[in-house]
Amino acid sequence: MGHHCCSKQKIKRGLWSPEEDDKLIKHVTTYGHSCWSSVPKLAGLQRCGKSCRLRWINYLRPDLKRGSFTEQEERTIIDVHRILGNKWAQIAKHLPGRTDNEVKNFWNSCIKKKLIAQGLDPNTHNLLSSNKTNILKNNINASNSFRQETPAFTMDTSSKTAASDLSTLLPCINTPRFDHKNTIQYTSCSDHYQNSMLVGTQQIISQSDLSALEFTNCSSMGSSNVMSSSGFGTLNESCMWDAGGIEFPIEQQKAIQQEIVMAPQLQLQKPNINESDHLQNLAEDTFDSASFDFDFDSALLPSGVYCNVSSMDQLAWD
DNA sequence: AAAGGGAACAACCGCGGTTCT
DNA sequence: CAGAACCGCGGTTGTTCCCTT
Repeated sequence: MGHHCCSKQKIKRGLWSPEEDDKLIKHVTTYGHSCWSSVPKLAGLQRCGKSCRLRWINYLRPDLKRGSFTEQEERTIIDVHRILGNKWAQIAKHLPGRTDNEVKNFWNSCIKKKLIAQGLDPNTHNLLSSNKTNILKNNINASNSFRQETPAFTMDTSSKTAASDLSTLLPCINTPRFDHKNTIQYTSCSDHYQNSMLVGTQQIISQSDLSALEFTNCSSMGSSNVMSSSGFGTLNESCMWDAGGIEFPIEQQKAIQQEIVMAPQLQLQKPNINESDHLQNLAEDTFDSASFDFDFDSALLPSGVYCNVSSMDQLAWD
């Protein structure tokens, strides 16, 4: 079955030959591709326009970076995926020279398995139940070489309800697990938290206490970092964007924050009327369009205080 | 050396959104 | 304004390569 756009034509399918590649390259570099549907005819190819477009975008474009993904690229994919989900084209925009198809294939063939091996749900980036993890691990024949899951965050609590809500207040850490002493353990979603031990300095007694949580980074890095409410990276003392030692360029930070605004999974319910002026304005500006402008300044303070809202009820996540 | 299986990668398919007529 | 054509995206399938037995 051919593409609907060119079902009348006799088209070739399957892998591209070097001769076909040459024809396409010559045509596109000479005449451009203002209309893909006319490219096959003009270039002398027995392919449909859609196939030509795909071949050019995913393989022949001169600005493509070939070769395996670097660790930094892998971390970027994981971090942006946690925020945006399977928006491969959006994710690929943060990786110069990489295509959405390439990112998608890399995710499905490599990263997904690594996350599962670490006990993380590749869709939600939350912890999998041990049962589900084993099922998934068995399914993919997880390699022993995958890194072991390392708890990145521990906290004592007497309130399981409040602690459960913590994972929604702080999307960057996963669904907590409880032991028999009511101690919860969080594991970070991303590799770059794996070596950090983050300890809550305040015992959670009720939901309202969550708002005043302070976190101290006790990692070997030595800096005092704050968990990012965006679920992406951390802020250091000078409020610089930090993703586990990788400083994202300012433009990239802005671009990602822009996407956070658009990310449907970060929609919020409208806060109460007595919120701070800033939050109130944000809500008024954004609630009608059902998306919340996630403002880092209002949620993260340089002093290390996580959030300035006074009640969980006022900050109900969707 | 050959067969089998898995991983990685390339390409296709269908759908939704946008633009054109 | 409606339908057709086109484009872009995400999911899925097919192909090739490489490692193990």
